[in-house]
Amino acid sequence: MTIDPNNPTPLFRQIGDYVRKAVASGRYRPGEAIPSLRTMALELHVNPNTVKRAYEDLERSGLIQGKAGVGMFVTLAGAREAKAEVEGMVYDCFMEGLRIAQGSGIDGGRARELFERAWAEDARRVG
Amino acid sequence: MTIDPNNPTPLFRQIGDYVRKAVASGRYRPGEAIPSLRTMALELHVNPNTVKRAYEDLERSGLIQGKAGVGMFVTLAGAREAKAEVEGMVYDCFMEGLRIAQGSGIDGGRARELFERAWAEDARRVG
Amino acid sequence: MTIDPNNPTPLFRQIGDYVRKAVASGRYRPGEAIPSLRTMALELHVNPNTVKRAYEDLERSGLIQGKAGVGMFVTLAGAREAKAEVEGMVYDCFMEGLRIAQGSGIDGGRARELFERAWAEDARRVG
Amino acid sequence: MTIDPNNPTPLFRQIGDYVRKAVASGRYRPGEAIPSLRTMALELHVNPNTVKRAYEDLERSGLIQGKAGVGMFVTLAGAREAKAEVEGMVYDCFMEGLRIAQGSGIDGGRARELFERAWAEDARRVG
DNA sequence: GTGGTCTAGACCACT
DNA sequence: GTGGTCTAGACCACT
Repeated sequence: MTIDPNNPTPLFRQIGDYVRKAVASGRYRPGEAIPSLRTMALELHVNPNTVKRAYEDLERSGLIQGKAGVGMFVTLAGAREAKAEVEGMVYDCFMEGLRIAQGSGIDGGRARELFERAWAEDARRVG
Repeated sequence: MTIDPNNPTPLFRQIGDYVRKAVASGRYRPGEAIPSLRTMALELHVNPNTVKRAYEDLERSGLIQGKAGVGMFVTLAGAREAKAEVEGMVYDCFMEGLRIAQGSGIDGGRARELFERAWAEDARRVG
Repeated sequence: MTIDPNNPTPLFRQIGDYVRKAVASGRYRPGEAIPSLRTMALELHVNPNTVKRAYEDLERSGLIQGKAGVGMFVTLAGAREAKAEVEGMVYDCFMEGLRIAQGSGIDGGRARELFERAWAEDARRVG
Repeated sequence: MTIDPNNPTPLFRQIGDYVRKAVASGRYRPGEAIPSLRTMALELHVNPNTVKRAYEDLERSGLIQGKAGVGMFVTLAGAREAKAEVEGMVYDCFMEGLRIAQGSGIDGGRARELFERAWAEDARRVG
């Protein structure tokens, strides 16, 4: 489950990022429809209005485009950008970690060690 | 500024982490008092009630201890733990980045590249 | 294209106005048949059911009259009224603009200027 | 009452335009707070969520800026733009009227007559 | 009290 | 069934 109601970042943003990642990874393809409001809401155990809000944001950002009575479709331009945006999310996480280390007197070598440990754990998790 | 009112994680938690990092980095030392509610509130442009809530949480977690009418003091045990907790925060950031990469079809080599780029930028930023 | 699916006024109403304007302009003449459901649907890139609903409204308002199995015909009385109705639409647009100006502290002279500018642009557009 | 639930343009957009006009006219001044979600909702006989949505749009467009727990404040840049935007709304109304006239075989002189009639009626209405 | 998020559920136009 | 709008009402963090 990628969506966590206890995470302080709002559900609608988590859902948005969830879709963005799915597009970046090629699971949702340009020209195709993503799951309907209601379907996605059921899938994620969330209220349709919350999904709606996420989809609105995605439409505003150009990733998808809605056709009333039909569905929400991944745009070509959006799909092209999605990969870069997700890489930005990854980069931002790393930067955030380094900034915290930096501001807490954790030296560079130690930060690198922590990255390698996370790397190993991630590899182990996936196999 | 480490405190951001637009950040979805509550201010009182941000303030807590802010103090934790300051302790981990040695800026606030065991046995010494941390800034008073009012001082901290002014420093962070925040309402004293919000700082109060943060300090209560920190006391509950054992990082600091209040002496009525005197101030809040960093405990020895708390200071020892702080470093580990902050390293956990750093580790979690890295892990989060790797997980996003993993779930979006960004391969390991590319993730490593992004880490190195963040590393370089961080070094540049500090000098 | 006079029909816009993103326009908040319902498609069936837009289609109704579209026909009304066509009658007012003499493109559809009294006694003659307007395009069939399917033809109109194809022309406007719209579902035939939506055109059906528009035609039903127009019939109720007396602009056209259906002959089962034959088609929808422009009535004489309807054609006479159409011109006045469309002039009402034009008048309402102007009134709406003046009301907005009025309520926003845009003085009359300035409103007139804006009208002249629109006039010039409209002339340029048509040639 | 500027807000009309029967108007096909969504309430939240009507509310947004309502605020925009109020800023353009100087009723809401830069640096000052506009009515709170709840106050505005009561004033307009509308659900607070609807006002919220309107305010979100206005914030996104830069006209106002929200401070959680405090209020929504008119920005300086937004106030400067507001006048131009409202003039755009007026211009668009006039243009729309001319376009309808144009497409319905109403000649220019007649359109001008309709404008003058609306002008007279508007003057009479205000006094 | 103020903004921010979320749920539950209704009704509409369109396919 | 699909998206789009709206109401009613709850809970949260912050002032």
